[in-house]
Order: sequence, then structure tokens, then C-alpha cells
Amino acid sequence: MTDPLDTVFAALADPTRRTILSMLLEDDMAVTDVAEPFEMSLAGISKHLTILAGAGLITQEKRGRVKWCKLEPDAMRAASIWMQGFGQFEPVNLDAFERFLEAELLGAAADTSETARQGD
Amino acid sequence: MTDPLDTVFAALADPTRRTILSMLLEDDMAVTDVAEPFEMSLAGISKHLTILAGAGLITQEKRGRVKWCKLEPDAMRAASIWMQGFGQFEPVNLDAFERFLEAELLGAAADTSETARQGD
DNA sequence: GGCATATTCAACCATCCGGTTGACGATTGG
DNA sequence: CCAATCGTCAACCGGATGGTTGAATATGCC
Repeated sequence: MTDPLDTVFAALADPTRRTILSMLLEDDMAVTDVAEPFEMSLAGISKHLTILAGAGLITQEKRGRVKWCKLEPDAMRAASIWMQGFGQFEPVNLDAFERFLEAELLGAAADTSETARQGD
Repeated sequence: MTDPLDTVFAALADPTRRTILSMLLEDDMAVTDVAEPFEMSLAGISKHLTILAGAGLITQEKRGRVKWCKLEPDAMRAASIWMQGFGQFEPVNLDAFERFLEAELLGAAADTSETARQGD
């Protein structure tokens, strides 16, 4: 279990934890707020956050009685790089994502009424 | 619970399985040959291979009494793409990222020739 | 001080996971 | 045909995981 890849991949293997990471993409959050959308006890979420922190995927900073959770994408980058070693499949890249965003922004400027789908 | 990302990340979380994948980068291998460098029973390796196959990371084809294991790097693709979404967090979060995934997965079959790649 | 809020700790539980061993089915080949 | 090889199955084991509850610890507020 010494290899950081072990803990990172193990942390990512749980859907609750992946959802938490997605939530933290938008903003830093307090533990209670992270737990709110889940049908799970606060202690359960707290454990998940500990695991994410142990993998380095988030950091937690206590200010007052509130502990703020912050995404740390660098930890994931190491794992991502490892996976790309297997990549005969590289075509998908940050490059591509950037181009996609640019294209989307251009499209959105022409059509601002259609983009408001936020399901899932 | 049956999210493919679950099984892929879980499969990658074990160092033995990651080593096996690395071995299969070079060539397809029989189960016995995969097991040879490990200090582990053949049955143990067989279980790991079953897990890798369950995640779609390898396929196994039986020819005669020998079962050949073949790397399937495409299975890692979705996970890699998922992770790369965290590489850069921005106001354009999951919503755009999800659309990117859809577009990318749709386009992937038709477009494997145009994209540049570096490294390796 | 005293109470509410935020978070973790501790104990406990069911289940999964990684590993072993031994028996077994299938295939090859002398 | 018989024996060796390839691989999985089945049962078992210890330990990790994901979850719960209830008590405990900080901190903030009136």
C-alpha cells in the first residue's frame, strides 16, 4: 500500500468519492455541506473525506469550527500520467478539451437560450 | 454501483494488477507466463486476471489449453478522460465536461487519425 | 455559562478482497 | 491410454472497506 497510485486509484474507485470530487470542482466546501446531498450519515461522509485526503486528492483546512475541503488535482495528475503510459489512445487531451470549450463558447454566443441543461 | 469507472479504478488500485498490465504492454501472454515472475499462486494470478478482464482492461482468448491475455487499453480511456477533467478546474465545470465526454466518445470511432500525440 | 453547531471518535456489523490450498475439467502428446 | 500441463473452481482465512449509531470534542453565539 506504499505506492501513491494504490491509494489514489482506490480512492477513485468509489462513486460517492468521485461525486464528492466533482462537487469540489465548483468550490471549496464544508464537511456538512458536502454531506448534504447524500443519503448517508455525516460520519460516513467524513470517512470518505479522510480517504480522499489520505490519497492527496483533497486537503482539509479547519477555520473556526468548520473544516473546509479543497480539491487537489495534482494527485490525480500523477495517476493520469501513469494511465497515459498505456495510451495508444491519447487523442483525448487537455488540448482537445480546450478546443471543445472554445468551440462551445462560440456556439453559446450564437445561441444562449439552449445551453441551460443541468441534469444529473 | 455498476459504473464502469468503479471497476476500472478498483482494478487499477492493486499493484500486482498494474504490474500485469505493464507486462502485457509488451506482448500477449499466457496465464502461466503472467504468473511466473510473481511470488503468488497461479490461482491468485488467475483471480487478478479475472478482475482485469471484468474491468475490460484485458481480454482472454483460449487457444488449445493455453489462455492468452491481451491488453485492452481502450477501457482505460474513459477513466483517463474522467480524470483529465480535474486537471484544470475552471468556471466551465462538469456541465461542459460532460458534453465534452459525449462529443468525444461519439467522435472517437470516426476520428482516430487527425489527433496529434507526443511523448512515449 | 449554557446551548446549538460542526466534526470526529469508537465500537460494531456485514460484506468484499487478496490470498492460500486442494481438487477438478480440459487439453496435449508420448 | 496415461501422464503431464494449463487453468479454474470451491472452500476457507484474515484483514480491509463501507456503512451505521452514539458519545465525545471543539467552536460559536446569546
